[in-house]
Parts: sequence; C-alpha cells; structure tokens
Amino acid sequence: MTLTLPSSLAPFSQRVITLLQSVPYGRVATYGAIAAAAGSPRAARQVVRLLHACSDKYQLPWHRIVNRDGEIVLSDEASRWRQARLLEAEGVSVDARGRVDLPRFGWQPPG
DNA sequence: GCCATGGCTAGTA
DNA sequence: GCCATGGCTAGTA
Repeated sequence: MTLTLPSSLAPFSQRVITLLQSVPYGRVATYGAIAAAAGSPRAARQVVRLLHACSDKYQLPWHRIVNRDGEIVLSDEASRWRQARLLEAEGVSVDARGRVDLPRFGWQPPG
C-alpha cells in the first residue's frame, strides 16, 4: 500500500509520514523514536505536529503513537478514550492510567 | 506561532 | 512544573 506522497511535503515530513504508516497493527511507537528514525532525534514535537495536522489526509495510525513512557498523552479526555479503545481493539492493553507496556507492545522503527 | 515531547530539577512525603 | 527543542506554515511587509 505504497502511497506516493506529494513532493510539496518537505523531505523530513515525508520520512516521518512513511515511518508512521509502517507502524504495525497491534504495536505502538514513540514520538521520539519516529523522529530519531527520520533523522532528527530531537524533533519529537514535529512528529506531534504532523500527526495533528495530517492523520486524516494520509490515514496515519495516530492511535499507535505514545510518549516515551508508553503513555497516551492527548489533551482532551474524549480523544484519550478513543485512542485507548482503538489500541485495545488491536489487542494492545491499556492500563487504568492510560499506559501501554512498551517492552511488550513497543515497535522500533528501522534505521 | 504551532504542537499529542522530553529531560531536567525542585519540592513534597 | 519548567523550558529548550525543531521543522514547518500562516500571515505580514
């Protein structure tokens, strides 16, 4: 399901989006790991921005991205609840504090 | 100026 | 709880 990304998108953003699309079903990745694999270890916030802005357009598995502690960190409660439900529907258990067990479900991007 | 981070320290218990 | 971080975009000149 190789989707050609528009060249109007900056190279870093293209790499981030491609990496996000490769996070497997039933696994999670962290903002920082995606940023690092895209070549900019401190650009985790840029991953955040892209997820926020482009999830719909590029069908990104936004729910599979958590922070470095495995926590769901969305700002509003309804979205946090939705993310937890989407993860559990894939077999990823989320505890009462909205945390995923990274050693068990974490996925490391290549590179 | 945005943004759903991350790494640090201070301040409690 | 603070604040430096970073790639990008919107909006002004």
